[in-house]
Amino acid sequence: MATRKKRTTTDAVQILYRRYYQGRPERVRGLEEARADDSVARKLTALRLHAGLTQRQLAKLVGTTASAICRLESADYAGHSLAMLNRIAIALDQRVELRFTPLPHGKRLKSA
Amino acid sequence: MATRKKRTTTDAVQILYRRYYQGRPERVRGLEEARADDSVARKLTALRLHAGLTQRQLAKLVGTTASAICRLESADYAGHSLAMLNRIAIALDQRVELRFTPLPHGKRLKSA
DNA sequence: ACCGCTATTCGCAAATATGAGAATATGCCG
DNA sequence: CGGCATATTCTCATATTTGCGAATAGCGGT
Repeated sequence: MATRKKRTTTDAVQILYRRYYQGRPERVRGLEEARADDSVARKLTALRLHAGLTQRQLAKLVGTTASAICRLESADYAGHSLAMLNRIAIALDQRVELRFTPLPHGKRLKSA
Repeated sequence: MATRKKRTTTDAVQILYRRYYQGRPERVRGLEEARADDSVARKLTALRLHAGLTQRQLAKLVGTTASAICRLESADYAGHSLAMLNRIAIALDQRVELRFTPLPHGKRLKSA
């Protein structure tokens, strides 16, 4: 890779990628393994950026629109459906894994 | 615990538990750690039974009805929402963990 | 057989997510 | 500055899930 090949559509995406991950090892680390205990929104954003896609591009792959993707990636959004998450995962060659883990004894709801 | 104390409401639940797990070590194992790569429906059923609850009891904890729980535990149901899964998890003193794992190179959608 | 409890399934109203397009920011680069 | 691409937010119609009650079926014990 010598003379800045051809400026493809991923150009702007790389800008975004640099803007977020350039020189932030801990962020990159949390990206490589998408298994951080992060919020769903952040997981989705990380997944998309890691794939080098814009919201619009991912939307086309998933079969929806950019605004929908934006909604899902919004932090204050809790209305995700497994169906949609699966569609996104498939479009990104991933699998959705769901796991229930017991809560530490400190913050239980009731003793029983 | 000597003389079969008092026959509480959990009596019938224990029957169900026996019916499903009696003498099936692998099922019990998959129950202890709820982290098997099972379908969501089976995970929910296992979680509920492990907590020693009927669908009705769980429904009351969650704030819904038994039929709704039954729907969620039905195998041919793919309309789960993270909101509902979280409600159930909280009622059962659990946490929902979502993870995206890359698909093996064999069964990709497209090369890019 | 009956009774009690469970699970499953049906129907419908209400709440919510999605699909879609347009309008408004924000940031980057020439 | 002026394009250009992105991300975000808004509004609407449609699709889907949820809430709830009732009706049915299955199973176990008396």
